[in-house]
Amino acid sequence: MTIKIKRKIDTNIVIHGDCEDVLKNYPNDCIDLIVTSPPYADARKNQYGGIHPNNYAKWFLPKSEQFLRVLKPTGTFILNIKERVLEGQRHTYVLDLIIKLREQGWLWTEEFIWHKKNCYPGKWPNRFRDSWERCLQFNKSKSFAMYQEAVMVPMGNWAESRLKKLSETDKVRDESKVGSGFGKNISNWLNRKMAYPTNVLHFATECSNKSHCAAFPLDVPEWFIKLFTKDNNVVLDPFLGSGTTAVAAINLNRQYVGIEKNEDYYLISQNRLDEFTRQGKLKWKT
Amino acid sequence: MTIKIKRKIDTNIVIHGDCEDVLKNYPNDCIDLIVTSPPYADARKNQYGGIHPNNYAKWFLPKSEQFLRVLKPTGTFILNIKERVLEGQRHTYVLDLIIKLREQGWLWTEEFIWHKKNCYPGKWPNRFRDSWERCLQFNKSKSFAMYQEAVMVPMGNWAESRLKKLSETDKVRDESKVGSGFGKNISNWLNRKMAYPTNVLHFATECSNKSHCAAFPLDVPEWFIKLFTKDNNVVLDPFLGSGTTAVAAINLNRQYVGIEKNEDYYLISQNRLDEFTRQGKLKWKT
DNA sequence: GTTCCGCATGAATCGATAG
DNA sequence: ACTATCGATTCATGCGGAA
Repeated sequence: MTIKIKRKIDTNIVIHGDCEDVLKNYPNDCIDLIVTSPPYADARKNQYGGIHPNNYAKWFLPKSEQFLRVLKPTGTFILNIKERVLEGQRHTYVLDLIIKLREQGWLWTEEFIWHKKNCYPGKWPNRFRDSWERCLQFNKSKSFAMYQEAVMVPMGNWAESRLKKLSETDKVRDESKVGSGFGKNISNWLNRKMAYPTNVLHFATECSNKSHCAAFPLDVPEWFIKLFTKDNNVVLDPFLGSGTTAVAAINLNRQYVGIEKNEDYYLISQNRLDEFTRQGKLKWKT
Repeated sequence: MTIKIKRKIDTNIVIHGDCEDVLKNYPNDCIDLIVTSPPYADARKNQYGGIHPNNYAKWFLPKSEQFLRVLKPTGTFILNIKERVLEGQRHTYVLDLIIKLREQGWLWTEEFIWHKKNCYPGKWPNRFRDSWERCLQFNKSKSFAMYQEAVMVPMGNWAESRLKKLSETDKVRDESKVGSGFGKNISNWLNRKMAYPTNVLHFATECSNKSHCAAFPLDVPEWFIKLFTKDNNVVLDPFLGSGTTAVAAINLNRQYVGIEKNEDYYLISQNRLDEFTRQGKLKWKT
């Protein structure tokens, strides 16, 4: 079967199929951002056939090859993943995957930490609760789009008092050029109430809705969509799951393309997005 | 030169030398915990000869082979490290090192995240500030010693003091987040007495003292020493630096062995520990 | 004794310029 | 082309002195 490659892709749709196959019919350089939380190794065994950790990179790489092709040169690929414990150890399949993705042509730009403020309870004799996940940032080129202002956070109010009176420190440091001099441009700080965030994200996991307890909460895709796209850009989630990325995209006035292989999840996300549309783009909580 | 291998090792000393050479004269299975923050690749070029990222594992593995030998079967090895940016990318030498340490015989039990609450400032067009480091846990066997109760946080006290000392930044940021904030969790804590921590550690870097500005603050080694050792156990830091691990060990009534190759750092830690002893084991800040 | 406020400084990174 | 140096950017924390 030969499917003609379209120049203009359809957006705001959920596609039922394997992302590798589906994306082969997509043109190059048509996606602004890929945000996804793929099935973790050995997890969701029923739905995805249970990829064994040892085979994870082998399973993933043909798909990421398509991601690399359909992503725009200025685009970004965010991979939310965390290795599990196998026989008392953290498995190295994620590390292996990072190394192989670089060999595939991706730039490994950054590793964000998603700190899960309310992680699952539990107790083990030789291990504490796991309250973080990796959000790996990959790019096609060094000059990718990034809109830092969109994710600024409220700043501590120390700046106000500092600005009341230009401190001697700033002047001295400026003059003496000790180390990495501070206080060069005090004027930049005037009227500033917001600060840039760091590469550690503090989001709580939300599980209020039973039917689709999200793999990641709305906050996570929203944060990355705000940071790496503008209005009307196209966001792809090749492992859509229950549709969280699509909801985040709609909330932020971006276009989405969702792909989901598993029929149950496909139907869930379909329903969720239908319901969402019926409600007229009301803000949706997870 | 042949040095006779002693059965009983000297403790509470700082040794000037390369840890690989020094440890070759140590017997097997004599150390309860190794906590260290080695020189990062390409950092401290003057002191350590500037290990290039590409050669990092090669440089490290002969040393870790000795660590593996001198560590007790129930012991733990904590490696604090973080890769830097090279040509716009995170380098993979740490990932490579983890994989190779496993091949060397170590079990990679856990990866703790040290969230640095006050990270270095700065602004770049394509990157946020780096506010976390890896604390990698390696073991010789699955049945290692772990004293979880030692790092439990009293719920009531913790909540109170946390609330009292809650920084303005935390308040402002948490208030701005509906549902995922601090207030939600407080109610849960009030009903409990003690809580186990997670694998995300929140410590600030302290550098108020100029003369011996520690690579990591006292909090980090203290936390791991409490978690993985008992009174009088032996803690080794093969890259002692300014001596922070030794100070932490003394504070907690553990024995220490510190090794430092660089003469300047060796002298600094010597002075620091001498001064500490003269003061009669008073609690020492950084 | 508290509380408040000013101050120093930190495992940084990027891009331009110079050798 | 490739490396080395330099300037610019910028936020949270704990300490110490002052109120």
